[in-house]
Amino acid sequence: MGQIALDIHCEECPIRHRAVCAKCDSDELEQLEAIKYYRNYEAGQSICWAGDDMEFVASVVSGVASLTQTMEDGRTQMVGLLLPSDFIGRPGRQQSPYDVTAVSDVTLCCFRRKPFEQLMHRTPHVAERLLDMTLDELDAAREWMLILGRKTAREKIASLLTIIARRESQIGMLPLTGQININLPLTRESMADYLGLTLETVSRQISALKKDGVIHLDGKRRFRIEDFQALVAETGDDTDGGMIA
Amino acid sequence: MGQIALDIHCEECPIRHRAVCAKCDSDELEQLEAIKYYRNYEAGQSICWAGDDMEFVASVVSGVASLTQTMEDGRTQMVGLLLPSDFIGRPGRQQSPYDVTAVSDVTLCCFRRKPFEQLMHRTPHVAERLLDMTLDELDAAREWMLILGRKTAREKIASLLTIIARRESQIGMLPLTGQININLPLTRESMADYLGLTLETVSRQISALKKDGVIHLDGKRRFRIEDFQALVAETGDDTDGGMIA
DNA sequence: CGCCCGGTTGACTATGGTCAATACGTGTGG
DNA sequence: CCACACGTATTGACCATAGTCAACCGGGCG
Repeated sequence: MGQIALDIHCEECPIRHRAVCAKCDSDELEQLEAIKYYRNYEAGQSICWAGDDMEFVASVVSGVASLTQTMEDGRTQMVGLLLPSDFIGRPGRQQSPYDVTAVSDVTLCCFRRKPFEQLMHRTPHVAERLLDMTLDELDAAREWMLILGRKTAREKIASLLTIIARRESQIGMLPLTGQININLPLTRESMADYLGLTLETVSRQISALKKDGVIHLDGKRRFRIEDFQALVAETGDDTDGGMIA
Repeated sequence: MGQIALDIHCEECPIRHRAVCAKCDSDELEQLEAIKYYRNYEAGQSICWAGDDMEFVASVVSGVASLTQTMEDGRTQMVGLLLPSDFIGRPGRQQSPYDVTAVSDVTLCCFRRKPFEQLMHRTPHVAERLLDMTLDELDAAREWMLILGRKTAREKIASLLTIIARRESQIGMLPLTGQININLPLTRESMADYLGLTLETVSRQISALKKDGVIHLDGKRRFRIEDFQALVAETGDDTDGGMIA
């Protein structure tokens, strides 16, 4: 369950400027550096089960993880998709209310909970950044509520793809014009769990969008978008770029 | 749009121990007191439209407000139900991405945004409390994602009622046993907007729950629950009280 | 009195779910 | 090298849940 990796120096960390540590000065960074450690998970591995004690909080350094809730009878809903720089865990609470799973191979930058909480009290920059990130996540969750509550299956698929495309372009500093490639390391079933659909419906709607020329597939988990605006038009959202996330 | 009300002293404020100011000592409270002002809205009034500049952030003192998103074609999704002590607005952002509406008559305790943000930098207790509240809201939003994505219409109605019952019992320090009365100042349409249903389906499912003796109505907006566990059983959630919110 | 708003109920429909058969790709073992 | 199995994805036929459209109810207010 996650062996220790070679240490990366914070200064050259790929998520240095987007993660909880984004606002830290070099002094604060040193304090974080002192208590951090890396952990790796293989695709499919569980990082934490709902109800488990979590002895650490962490940032996703690379890979994709998911937060999911499961009902007694097995229905599951994904409630968060954690991409690099996203934060896992909640200061002040030892148990995770969600299953956290590595969707692809994942590297985490972990901090034991207690030292991290103490450090948060001392260094307002960490708390500030965490508040900002949490507010962003809240916005994302609310955008997702609209998708789950009011969008059609086709709109849901299109929305998922645009959201991932936007996040990938942000991280990689790429433009959202011309041909876009989206790497989506989710199975059809995971997409269904995220979108509140069945995997059959996901498959059908992807086929339909493909038939209509809105998207193209390179393999099963790689999407090619020739015309991003055409995809956005399928989401049901305002076309005029006035987006939240 | 909201006349000034008589001032309440923070010390005797009904939400003193649950709102953003909960962790403040008397010194910090004085600083807040200096920049606060009250504002009233009538049921149905808009507090703020999506995209508007918000010159203030605020705590709900009394009444119920809603956050909603609307799509171009008119489909709307409620993404938050703000009860007393809940916080409106986001420090560091001047525009609200959501419509904020007074569902019942509402009193807000407002702070102009700039002074509040400065105060947040000086008084970590406010920032800490806001982080806690935001994390709670994020949990609530994620619980709602499960409801929207995976629950049946009947389960959705039951879930809404249990959530409101839990919040009302928390605020009023009442037990969740014996006969419970729920005041839900929402129209059928607002419930539908919250639950991702149509108002007809809401009406039908409420009728069905009533016919089955799970709930009783005192008028249209007042529910009486004889057996809370029976209602919880209709939500599809774990029965064993291991709840998140 | 009559209108309007919110709510209920009914008949019909459509979207997406269920169940099942089939395809595809990759790794394993004969 | 091929055969097979397993996990993942696609597609089809049928069905159920919730949406649509419409009629009607009842209370409050001008």
